[in-house]
Amino acid sequence: MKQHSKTPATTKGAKTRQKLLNVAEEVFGAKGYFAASIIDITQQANVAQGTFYNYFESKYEIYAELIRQLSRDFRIEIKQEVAQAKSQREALEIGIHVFLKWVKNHRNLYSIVQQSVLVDEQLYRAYYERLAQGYLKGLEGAIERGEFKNLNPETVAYCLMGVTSFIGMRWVYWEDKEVPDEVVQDAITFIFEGLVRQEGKDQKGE
Amino acid sequence: MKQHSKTPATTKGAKTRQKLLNVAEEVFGAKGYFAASIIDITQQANVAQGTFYNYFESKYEIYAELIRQLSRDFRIEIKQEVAQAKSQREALEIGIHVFLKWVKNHRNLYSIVQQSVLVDEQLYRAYYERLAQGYLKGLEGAIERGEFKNLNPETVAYCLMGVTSFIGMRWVYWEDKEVPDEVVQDAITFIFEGLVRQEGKDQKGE
Amino acid sequence: MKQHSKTPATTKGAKTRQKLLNVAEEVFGAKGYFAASIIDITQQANVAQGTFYNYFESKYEIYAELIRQLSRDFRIEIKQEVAQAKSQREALEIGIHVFLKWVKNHRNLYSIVQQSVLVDEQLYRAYYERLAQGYLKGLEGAIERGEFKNLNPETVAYCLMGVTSFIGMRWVYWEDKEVPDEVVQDAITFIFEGLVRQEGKDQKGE
Amino acid sequence: MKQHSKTPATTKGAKTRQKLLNVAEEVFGAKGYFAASIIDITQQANVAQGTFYNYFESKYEIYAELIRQLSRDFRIEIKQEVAQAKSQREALEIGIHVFLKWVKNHRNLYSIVQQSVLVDEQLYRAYYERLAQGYLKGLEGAIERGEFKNLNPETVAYCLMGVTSFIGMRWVYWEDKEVPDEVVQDAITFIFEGLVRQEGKDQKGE
DNA sequence: AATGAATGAGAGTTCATTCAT
DNA sequence: TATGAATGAACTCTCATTCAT
Repeated sequence: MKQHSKTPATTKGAKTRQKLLNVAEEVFGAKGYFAASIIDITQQANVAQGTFYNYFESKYEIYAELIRQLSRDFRIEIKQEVAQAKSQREALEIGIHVFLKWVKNHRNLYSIVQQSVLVDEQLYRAYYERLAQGYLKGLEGAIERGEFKNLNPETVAYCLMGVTSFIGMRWVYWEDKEVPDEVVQDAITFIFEGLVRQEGKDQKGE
Repeated sequence: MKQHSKTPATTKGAKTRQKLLNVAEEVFGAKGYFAASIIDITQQANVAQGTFYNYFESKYEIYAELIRQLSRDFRIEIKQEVAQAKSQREALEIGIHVFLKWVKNHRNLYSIVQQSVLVDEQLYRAYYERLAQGYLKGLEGAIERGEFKNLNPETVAYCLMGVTSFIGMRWVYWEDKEVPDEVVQDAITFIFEGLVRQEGKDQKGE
Repeated sequence: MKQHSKTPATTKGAKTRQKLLNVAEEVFGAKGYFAASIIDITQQANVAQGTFYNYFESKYEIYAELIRQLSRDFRIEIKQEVAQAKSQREALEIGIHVFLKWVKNHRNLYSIVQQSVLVDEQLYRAYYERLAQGYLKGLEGAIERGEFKNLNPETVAYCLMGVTSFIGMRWVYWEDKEVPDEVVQDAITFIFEGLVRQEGKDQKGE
Repeated sequence: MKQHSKTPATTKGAKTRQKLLNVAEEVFGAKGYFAASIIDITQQANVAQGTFYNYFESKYEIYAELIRQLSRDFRIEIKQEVAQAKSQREALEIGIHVFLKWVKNHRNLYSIVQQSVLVDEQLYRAYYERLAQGYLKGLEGAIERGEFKNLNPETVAYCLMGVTSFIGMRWVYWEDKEVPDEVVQDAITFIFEGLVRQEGKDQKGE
């Protein structure tokens, strides 16, 4: 894989590089990609401006690196947690919880991903396409098994991402809270059972 | 309401102002708020740079004005189309179709809304809160009537916006196509019936 | 012809642009292209840095413009002066005098041309090729008429440019004097009669 | 003579120093003094940036050292070759051939000398003054003997350097070829016999 | 002798905005 | 109303050089 940013040769260098990445996460999260300047980053990291360019080729590069890291870390975590699920439904439920918890703990990174729409559309698209990819296999299996309805898996994947994304935005990102349990519960019901009241089924709150 | 942009006194002035708005829609849509410059706008509108400031106080103001226009127009259109629906389910279905058609015809404006995350979070938030507001009444009614499940209406509103938003992004915005009929159908099924296969119900494709 | 630099729309603008060009001539002449900065130019011209970019796209552009002006002006002057010559020999002699006088009056521009070797080889080459071109016709005629020896005209053109260039460099550029009359005379003898003493001819100084 | 660059103490050091010089020759030749960076040199020489400053005090120093080497080597070679000449005319002819061959084999160094106009005028001037010096003695002798016309020797020296320099530039440097034999022949005729056709002499090509 | 991380001044350039006409 | 010249702060990025190891 092409190495996009310059690799440090010593541990001291690696430390500096990581410090820059950490600071960049904060700065991009707080100010946004365009309002954030290299000066913001280097000052907060207590290094000279030139030092930045020892480790990253440009403002864009450190940003892309951040997204790459984030995307990777998140997908690894999801995979681990979901592994133990007994049904696809359970898998998705776990996924939703992990996602919302993760957003809560990485507000900055979440915002950074959203920003990429403006920074580099490709980056943004790749992020979601990869995520969608992660859903497909499981969905197909569940459909074949008769666990889920026979809907186009890709459509479903985008529906799922849309729901979780907006819920996360509304409660975690805007309010900086955990998503209330009832909200999660209702979203899950929405996803699996749909909006319409079904005859002959006990309905919550009745 | 505070008047954010300067009102023209003559019809000639009004014309110039509108030309600037039209051009700005294109330019912001194509380049994004930050990459777009006032020069881009004035040049494409065939006016001098100074002229811009006769009608707008700043780059931000013309952008905000654009969003305001867009938000208003869209909500008016939705309201009209939805008025004739006989059930809440029908109302939502119509809403989805209108939204997707609308996105298709206003790619630039859709992109402009998305950009507001970075330009001014308040703008972005206000846009969706208002939209959510529009859903609440109808949802509450449908729940009371027993048409819909008893779920928190706000949660449902964000679920709905999430689904339509992501479907629109995936097919209209990324591919610049109309959303295929099957996709719309599956999304609608997802929304109303949920993912899980229900015993004793005929399933599509079986 | 492609317009390389932005043309001013008002006389005020034209004045500013010309002031920048004049200052640039001095600055490039004194410091050299690379050591000279846009700040040097704008400060000395008493305008803001941004103003520079209203009239020139880059440091390179103003430099190239300078060379273009110079090349054009010089060739026009030469042509006028040479027109009245009765023989090709006389034409060349006039050309030499005009060139040396011209260098004396435009030390900066002379230096600026020389610099182009490093700034942009093409510019440099084009300058001399054009100059050589100017010699060819006259030389060919003189050869046909039997006035000059039958030597390759292009070779002769480069010999002539070499001689005048180095004489100009040695006396005008390095010493900032006019070239002494004896030097010009000897150079002319060198060019037309050559170095070798010819039998049966009266030699100067004998 | 002041020692401008730091002398290595070990043979390993001497090797490193020479490697840097060799690389610098290439880099300065290819990119020019200003566009070339120390990083370019050290990277291509496979040493760390700091190593450079163990052997040279600055970018300027390595450049000056290069010119010194070049100037020395060239004058030595000329002297050797010219030694066997039987007349001053023959000496000059040999000199011309040696110069042109030398330029062909050291394109980079030739370019490096030319660059010095911008890097350090003194360096440039010294180079040509020294070269001129080398001509004077021989020219004076030939004039006294009556072999050459009684022209100011310094003027002649600059005429000769001008001719060879421009011929070298035109054919070797620009075209990267050897100078064609006819061109050399014509240049030699120009130098010794001059441009004007002489009565009672056989003319080439008639 | 060699490394490579760190520096920081300074470069060219952009652009939202102001203002005289 | 319209112009476009002028501004100057801010930005990203480069690079010769220093220095601790």
